[in-house]
Amino acid sequence: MPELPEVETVMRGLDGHLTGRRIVSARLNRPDIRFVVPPELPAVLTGAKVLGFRRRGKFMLMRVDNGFSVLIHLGMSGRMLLDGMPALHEHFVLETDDGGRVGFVDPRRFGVLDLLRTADEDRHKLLAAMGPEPLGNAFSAPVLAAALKGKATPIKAALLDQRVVAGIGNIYASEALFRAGIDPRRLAGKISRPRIELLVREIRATLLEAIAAGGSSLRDYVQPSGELGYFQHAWKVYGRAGEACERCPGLPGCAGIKSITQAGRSTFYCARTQR
DNA sequence: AACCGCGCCTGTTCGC
DNA sequence: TGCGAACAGGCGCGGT
Repeated sequence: MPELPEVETVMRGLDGHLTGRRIVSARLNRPDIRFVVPPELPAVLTGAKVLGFRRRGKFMLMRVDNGFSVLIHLGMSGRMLLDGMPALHEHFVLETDDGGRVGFVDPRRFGVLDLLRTADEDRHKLLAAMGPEPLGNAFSAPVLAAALKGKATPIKAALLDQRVVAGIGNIYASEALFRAGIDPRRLAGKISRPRIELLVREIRATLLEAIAAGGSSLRDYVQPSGELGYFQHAWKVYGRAGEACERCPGLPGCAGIKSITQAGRSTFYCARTQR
Protein backbone atom coordinates (compact mmCIF):
# COMPACT_ATOMS: atom_id res chain seq x y z
CA MET A 1 0.00 0.00 0.00
CA PRO A 2 2.06 2.72 1.35
CA GLU A 3 3.77 4.82 -1.26
CA LEU A 4 5.76 7.98 -0.63
CA PRO A 5 2.88 10.17 0.65
CA GLU A 6 1.62 7.51 3.03
CA VAL A 7 5.12 6.78 4.31
CA GLU A 8 5.77 10.50 4.78
CA THR A 9 2.53 10.79 6.75
CA VAL A 10 3.36 7.81 8.94
CA MET A 11 6.88 9.10 9.51
CA ARG A 12 5.63 12.51 10.64
CA GLY A 13 3.34 10.77 13.10
CA LEU A 14 6.18 8.68 14.47
CA ASP A 15 8.44 11.73 14.66
CA GLY A 16 5.94 13.66 16.75
CA HIS A 17 5.41 10.72 19.01
CA LEU A 18 8.87 9.26 19.43
CA THR A 19 11.55 11.85 18.78
CA GLY A 20 13.17 12.88 22.06
CA ARG A 21 11.73 9.92 23.92
CA ARG A 22 13.70 7.13 25.51
CA ILE A 23 12.81 3.55 24.60
CA VAL A 24 12.13 1.58 27.76
CA SER A 25 11.21 -1.72 26.15
CA ALA A 26 11.25 -3.38 22.76
CA ARG A 27 9.84 -6.75 21.82
CA LEU A 28 10.13 -8.73 18.61
CA ASN A 29 7.14 -11.05 18.39
CA ARG A 30 7.83 -12.45 14.98
CA PRO A 31 11.18 -12.15 13.19
CA ASP A 32 10.21 -13.84 9.92
CA ILE A 33 8.80 -10.97 7.89
CA ARG A 34 10.14 -10.16 4.43
CA PHE A 35 13.64 -10.69 5.70
CA VAL A 36 14.58 -12.05 9.09
CA VAL A 37 14.70 -9.20 11.61
CA PRO A 38 18.05 -9.08 13.45
CA PRO A 39 17.44 -10.73 16.82
CA GLU A 40 19.55 -8.12 18.61
CA LEU A 41 17.17 -5.31 17.58
CA PRO A 42 15.26 -5.18 20.89
CA ALA A 43 18.42 -5.18 22.98
CA VAL A 44 20.04 -2.44 20.89
CA LEU A 45 16.98 -0.21 21.18
CA THR A 46 16.20 -0.71 24.84
CA GLY A 47 17.48 2.26 26.81
CA ALA A 48 18.28 4.29 23.71
CA LYS A 49 16.87 7.73 23.00
CA VAL A 50 15.19 8.48 19.67
CA LEU A 51 17.04 11.27 17.84
CA GLY A 52 14.80 11.59 14.79
CA PHE A 53 13.45 10.17 11.56
CA ARG A 54 13.98 10.51 7.88
CA ARG A 55 12.37 9.02 4.81
CA ARG A 56 14.09 7.57 1.75
CA GLY A 57 11.63 6.51 -0.93
CA LYS A 58 9.17 4.23 0.81
CA PHE A 59 11.61 3.50 3.65
CA MET A 60 11.74 5.19 7.04
CA LEU A 61 14.88 5.46 9.15
CA MET A 62 14.75 5.98 12.90
CA ARG A 63 17.99 7.21 14.46
CA VAL A 64 18.78 6.47 18.08
CA ASP A 65 21.57 7.83 20.30
CA ASN A 66 23.87 4.82 20.31
CA GLY A 67 24.99 4.97 16.68
CA PHE A 68 22.30 2.71 15.33
CA SER A 69 19.33 3.30 13.06
CA VAL A 70 16.29 1.17 12.35
CA LEU A 71 15.21 0.75 8.73
CA ILE A 72 11.46 0.34 8.36
CA HIS A 73 9.45 -0.54 5.26
CA LEU A 74 5.70 -1.08 5.45
CA GLY A 75 5.49 -3.43 2.47
CA MET A 76 1.93 -3.68 1.28
CA SER A 77 0.03 -4.13 4.51
CA GLY A 78 2.27 -2.62 7.18
CA ARG A 79 1.02 -0.08 9.74
CA MET A 80 2.52 1.68 12.72
CA LEU A 81 -0.03 1.85 15.51
CA LEU A 82 0.42 4.49 18.17
CA ASP A 83 -0.81 3.85 21.69
CA GLY A 84 -2.96 0.96 20.60
CA MET A 85 -3.58 -2.38 22.21
CA PRO A 86 -1.69 -5.52 21.23
CA ALA A 87 -3.08 -6.43 17.81
CA LEU A 88 -3.11 -9.44 15.57
CA HIS A 89 0.02 -9.51 13.37
CA GLU A 90 1.85 -7.10 15.64
CA HIS A 91 5.38 -8.26 14.92
CA PHE A 92 7.29 -5.60 16.83
CA VAL A 93 6.45 -3.27 19.74
CA LEU A 94 8.24 -0.34 21.39
CA GLU A 95 7.40 1.39 24.65
CA THR A 96 8.70 4.84 25.57
CA ASP A 97 9.45 6.63 28.81
CA ASP A 98 6.30 8.76 28.54
CA GLY A 99 4.07 5.69 28.46
CA GLY A 100 3.82 5.65 24.67
CA ARG A 101 3.53 2.45 22.69
CA VAL A 102 4.23 1.84 19.00
CA GLY A 103 3.29 -1.40 17.28
CA PHE A 104 4.43 -2.56 13.85
CA VAL A 105 1.51 -4.52 12.41
CA ASP A 106 1.91 -6.28 9.06
CA PRO A 107 -0.46 -9.13 8.18
CA ARG A 108 1.15 -9.98 4.84
CA ARG A 109 4.67 -9.76 6.23
CA PHE A 110 6.09 -8.03 3.15
CA GLY A 111 7.50 -5.32 5.37
CA VAL A 112 11.11 -4.86 6.48
CA LEU A 113 12.74 -4.08 9.83
CA ASP A 114 16.50 -3.93 9.89
CA LEU A 115 19.24 -2.62 12.11
CA LEU A 116 22.13 -0.64 10.71
CA ARG A 117 24.77 1.85 11.72
CA THR A 118 23.53 5.42 11.33
CA ALA A 119 26.74 6.34 9.53
CA ASP A 120 26.04 3.62 6.96
CA GLU A 121 22.38 4.39 6.28
CA ASP A 122 22.73 5.20 2.61
CA ARG A 123 25.00 2.25 1.98
CA HIS A 124 22.35 -0.23 3.10
CA LYS A 125 21.68 -2.80 0.41
CA LEU A 126 18.05 -1.73 0.04
CA LEU A 127 18.90 1.97 -0.27
CA ALA A 128 22.19 2.07 -2.15
CA ALA A 129 20.79 1.89 -5.67
CA MET A 130 17.72 4.00 -5.06
CA GLY A 131 17.06 6.90 -7.41
CA PRO A 132 16.50 10.55 -6.46
CA GLU A 133 13.83 11.75 -4.07
CA PRO A 134 11.07 13.15 -6.31
CA LEU A 135 10.46 16.10 -3.97
CA GLY A 136 14.13 16.99 -3.68
CA ASN A 137 16.37 19.19 -5.78
CA ALA A 138 18.17 16.18 -7.25
CA PHE A 139 15.06 15.23 -9.21
CA SER A 140 14.70 17.20 -12.42
CA ALA A 141 13.86 16.75 -16.09
CA PRO A 142 17.49 16.18 -17.13
CA VAL A 143 17.93 13.61 -14.36
CA LEU A 144 14.73 11.76 -15.23
CA ALA A 145 15.54 11.90 -18.94
CA ALA A 146 18.95 10.36 -18.26
CA ALA A 147 17.40 7.60 -16.17
CA LEU A 148 14.85 6.78 -18.89
CA LYS A 149 17.29 7.01 -21.79
CA GLY A 150 17.30 3.85 -23.85
CA LYS A 151 14.71 2.14 -21.68
CA ALA A 152 12.44 -0.15 -23.67
CA THR A 153 9.98 -0.67 -20.85
CA PRO A 154 6.65 1.20 -20.66
CA ILE A 155 6.88 4.49 -18.75
CA LYS A 156 4.42 3.20 -16.12
CA ALA A 157 6.74 0.30 -15.28
CA ALA A 158 9.76 2.62 -15.31
CA LEU A 159 8.16 4.92 -12.73
CA LEU A 160 7.69 1.94 -10.42
CA ASP A 161 11.41 1.19 -10.67
CA GLN A 162 12.87 2.65 -7.47
CA ARG A 163 16.24 3.10 -9.19
CA VAL A 164 14.66 5.62 -11.57
CA VAL A 165 12.88 7.69 -8.93
CA ALA A 166 12.21 6.82 -5.30
CA GLY A 167 8.86 6.34 -3.64
CA ILE A 168 6.37 6.07 -6.50
CA GLY A 169 4.06 3.06 -6.43
CA ASN A 170 1.16 1.76 -8.43
CA ILE A 171 -1.37 4.43 -7.50
CA TYR A 172 0.75 7.53 -7.95
CA ALA A 173 2.32 6.23 -11.18
CA SER A 174 -1.12 6.09 -12.82
CA GLU A 175 -2.17 9.41 -11.34
CA ALA A 176 0.95 11.32 -12.39
CA LEU A 177 0.81 9.94 -15.95
CA PHE A 178 -2.83 10.96 -16.28
CA ARG A 179 -2.06 14.46 -15.10
CA ALA A 180 0.88 14.70 -17.51
CA GLY A 181 -1.23 13.36 -20.39
CA ILE A 182 1.23 10.57 -21.13
CA ASP A 183 0.11 7.13 -22.28
CA PRO A 184 1.34 4.62 -19.68
CA ARG A 185 2.21 2.21 -22.51
CA ARG A 186 4.63 4.63 -24.15
CA LEU A 187 8.18 3.40 -24.03
CA ALA A 188 10.15 5.19 -21.36
CA GLY A 189 13.08 6.01 -23.62
CA LYS A 190 10.88 7.64 -26.25
CA ILE A 191 9.32 10.50 -24.37
CA SER A 192 10.17 14.01 -25.52
CA ARG A 193 11.97 16.43 -23.24
CA PRO A 194 9.03 18.84 -22.88
CA ARG A 195 6.81 15.96 -21.83
CA ILE A 196 9.41 14.74 -19.33
CA GLU A 197 9.49 18.26 -17.89
CA LEU A 198 5.73 18.15 -17.49
CA LEU A 199 5.90 14.68 -15.95
CA VAL A 200 8.42 15.85 -13.36
CA ARG A 201 6.11 18.72 -12.40
CA GLU A 202 3.06 16.47 -12.17
CA ILE A 203 4.85 13.80 -10.13
CA ARG A 204 5.85 16.49 -7.64
CA ALA A 205 2.42 18.11 -7.56
CA THR A 206 0.61 14.80 -7.16
CA LEU A 207 2.83 13.68 -4.29
CA LEU A 208 2.65 17.05 -2.52
CA GLU A 209 -1.13 17.15 -2.76
CA ALA A 210 -1.33 13.60 -1.44
CA ILE A 211 0.93 14.44 1.51
CA ALA A 212 -1.21 17.48 2.28
CA ALA A 213 -4.24 15.16 2.36
CA GLY A 214 -2.54 12.73 4.75
CA GLY A 215 -2.05 10.15 2.01
CA SER A 216 -4.57 7.78 0.48
CA SER A 217 -6.46 5.36 2.68
CA LEU A 218 -7.33 2.06 1.14
CA ARG A 219 -8.83 -0.75 3.11
CA ASP A 220 -7.37 -0.67 6.59
CA TYR A 221 -4.61 1.88 6.06
CA VAL A 222 -4.68 4.64 8.63
CA GLN A 223 -2.25 7.24 9.86
CA PRO A 224 -0.53 6.37 13.10
CA SER A 225 -2.97 8.68 14.87
CA GLY A 226 -5.85 6.56 13.61
CA GLU A 227 -7.06 9.25 11.24
CA LEU A 228 -7.78 8.37 7.65
CA GLY A 229 -5.94 10.05 4.81
CA TYR A 230 -8.31 11.34 2.19
CA PHE A 231 -6.34 11.61 -1.05
CA GLN A 232 -8.19 8.60 -2.46
CA HIS A 233 -11.09 10.96 -3.13
CA ALA A 234 -8.80 12.98 -5.39
CA TRP A 235 -7.77 10.04 -7.57
CA LYS A 236 -8.47 10.87 -11.20
CA VAL A 237 -8.01 7.41 -12.69
CA TYR A 238 -6.83 4.87 -10.13
CA GLY A 239 -9.62 2.43 -9.31
CA ARG A 240 -12.01 4.26 -11.65
CA ALA A 241 -12.23 1.85 -14.61
CA GLY A 242 -15.35 2.46 -16.66
CA GLU A 243 -15.99 5.91 -15.26
CA ALA A 244 -15.92 9.01 -17.44
CA CYS A 245 -12.58 10.77 -17.53
CA GLU A 246 -12.97 14.24 -16.05
CA ARG A 247 -11.06 15.78 -18.95
CA CYS A 248 -13.39 14.56 -21.67
CA PRO A 249 -16.74 13.43 -20.31
CA GLY A 250 -18.91 12.23 -23.14
CA LEU A 251 -16.61 13.51 -25.86
CA PRO A 252 -16.35 11.45 -29.05
CA GLY A 253 -13.41 9.09 -28.80
CA CYS A 254 -13.46 8.93 -25.02
CA ALA A 255 -14.30 5.43 -23.92
CA GLY A 256 -13.91 6.31 -20.25
CA ILE A 257 -11.13 5.23 -17.96
CA LYS A 258 -9.49 1.98 -18.95
CA SER A 259 -7.81 -0.64 -16.81
CA ILE A 260 -4.97 -2.70 -18.23
CA THR A 261 -2.26 -4.93 -16.79
CA GLN A 262 1.38 -3.95 -17.17
CA ALA A 263 4.19 -5.99 -15.70
CA GLY A 264 1.61 -7.77 -13.59
CA ARG A 265 0.19 -4.59 -12.08
CA SER A 266 -3.04 -2.77 -12.83
CA THR A 267 -2.78 0.53 -14.70
CA PHE A 268 -5.59 3.04 -15.16
CA TYR A 269 -5.67 5.70 -17.88
CA CYS A 270 -7.69 7.69 -20.39
CA ALA A 271 -6.95 6.57 -23.95
CA ARG A 272 -8.09 9.90 -25.44
CA THR A 273 -6.10 12.37 -23.38
CA GLN A 274 -3.01 10.26 -22.65
CA ARG A 275 -0.79 9.97 -25.69
C1' DA B 1 22.04 -5.89 -19.69
C1' DA B 2 17.39 -5.33 -19.50
C1' DC B 3 12.95 -6.87 -18.96
C1' DC B 4 9.04 -9.88 -17.54
C1' DG B 5 6.71 -13.00 -14.65
C1' DC B 6 6.53 -15.21 -10.44
C1' DG B 7 6.38 -15.85 -5.55
C1' DC B 8 6.17 -14.30 -1.05
C1' DC B 9 1.73 -13.83 2.70
C1' DT B 10 -3.02 -12.78 4.52
C1' DG B 11 -7.32 -10.51 4.09
C1' DT B 12 -11.04 -8.77 1.35
C1' DT B 13 -13.96 -8.69 -2.51
C1' DC B 14 -16.09 -10.71 -6.47
C1' DG B 15 -18.77 -13.93 -9.11
C1' DC B 16 -21.29 -18.04 -9.40
C1' DT C 1 -25.79 -17.13 1.94
C1' DG C 2 -21.64 -19.83 0.99
C1' DC C 3 -17.68 -20.93 -1.38
C1' DG C 4 -13.53 -20.76 -4.04
C1' DA C 5 -11.12 -17.63 -7.11
C1' DA C 6 -9.13 -13.43 -7.98
C1' DC C 7 -7.02 -9.56 -6.46
C1' DA C 8 -4.48 -6.03 -3.42
C1' DG C 9 -0.71 -0.39 -2.35
C1' DG C 10 5.97 -3.87 -3.03
C1' DC C 11 10.02 -5.89 -4.19
C1' DG C 12 13.70 -9.34 -5.23
C1' DC C 13 14.79 -13.21 -7.86
C1' DG C 14 15.34 -16.31 -11.70
C1' DG C 15 14.75 -17.15 -16.48
C1' DT C 16 14.85 -15.40 -21.09
